[in-house]
Amino acid sequence: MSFTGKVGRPKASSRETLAEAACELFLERGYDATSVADITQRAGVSRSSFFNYFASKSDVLWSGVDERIAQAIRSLNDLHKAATGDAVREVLLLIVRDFEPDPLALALRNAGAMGLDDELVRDTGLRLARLAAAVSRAASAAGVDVIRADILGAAHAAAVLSSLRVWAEHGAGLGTPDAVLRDALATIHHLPWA
Amino acid sequence: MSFTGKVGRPKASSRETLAEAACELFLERGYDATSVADITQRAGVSRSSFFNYFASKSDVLWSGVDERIAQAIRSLNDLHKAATGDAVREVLLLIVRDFEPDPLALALRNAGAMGLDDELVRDTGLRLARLAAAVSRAASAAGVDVIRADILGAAHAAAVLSSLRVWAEHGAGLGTPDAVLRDALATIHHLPWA
DNA sequence: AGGGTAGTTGGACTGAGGCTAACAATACTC
DNA sequence: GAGTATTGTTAGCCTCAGTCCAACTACCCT
Repeated sequence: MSFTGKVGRPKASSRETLAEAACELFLERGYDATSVADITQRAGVSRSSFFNYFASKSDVLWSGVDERIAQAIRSLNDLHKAATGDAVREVLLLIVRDFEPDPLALALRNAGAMGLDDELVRDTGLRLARLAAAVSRAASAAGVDVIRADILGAAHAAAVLSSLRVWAEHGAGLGTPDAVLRDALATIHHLPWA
Repeated sequence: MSFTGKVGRPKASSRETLAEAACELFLERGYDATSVADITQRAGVSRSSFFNYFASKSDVLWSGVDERIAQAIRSLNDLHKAATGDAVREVLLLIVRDFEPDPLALALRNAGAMGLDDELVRDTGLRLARLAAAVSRAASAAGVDVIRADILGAAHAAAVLSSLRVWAEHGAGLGTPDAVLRDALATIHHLPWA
């Protein structure tokens, strides 16, 4: 029987080591000019190992946010019919709570230096679409017409992503990200939903 | 002096030939299982030629829509300050006018058979983000607060993309795409903008 | 006939990402 | 202490998208 709970070879290098190496290089040379091989070389691991930790190169920047979004989507799917707009908004607020030291924040702040502008539009779009689809499903389940549900979904998703971006760009001068988001959601509070 | 207006070697293969070959293969084997080499082989051209006609593999599906979106973004950027929501909505309506026989419509209708679901979320997200950014800029220029402008942008962009999707899925049973979009835009007509 | 122009092509190259079989480091069992 | 199960690491292979370029070819014009 096992008692320690730990079996097998221990990890030799952490996700964080790789993420740090990656962020350094992105800042030094830019995102495109940095290959996965470069990252693993600086981190002192083999290229193969990179994909044990991250699903893709861009995952270095987005994995934190993606986890939160995935959790939110699960919560949204579990929402019962007749879910209110408020219930949805509560779920969304959890995405940005305690966001602080995330690689994505760094990327959003230094998008120019990293040569990330195009990349960020692309990647933000993907998350926007995912989140929008989930909110839209919730709205549909609550009886909202399909297209209206899509619009509702996009508006809510945009509030989330936009809050993160604006907050990251302005440093902590705006307060916490969830305060920013709360403010943003107030704008669409009166949309036909509910 | 030239009189015919045509100089140099004439095109041997049309964009359409390639697009048709691509769509056939996407339907037969799925999008991922179809390589660019497969497409050019069926079309009877070299692989190099593909990239003379399309910027990327997914461009086969999206180039039509992308042109319309690019035009719309140009129009939005040219909008004077104090642009009204109505002016923006007029520009957006042009994106979907006379949409009819587009490879994207085929893709949206047969997303399942093409194994495109993930791909489409990703690609739709990109267009959503692009269009949203442009609308958001217009709103910002008109004095709307940044985050609200983002939400406004996303809502309008979602209306466009969603209309296309819903229209493509339902065949012509819904009328023209711009009728669908007009209806969708009515939902957000009263958003704070304007 | 010869030259300018534009379309076509093969081929070499990079970089992401997938896959796998060998190998290494630990904890557990006897 | 020797063996074993488990998990982490790695080299090495592959495919495919996308870029680049130098040769080549078909056409029009003078």
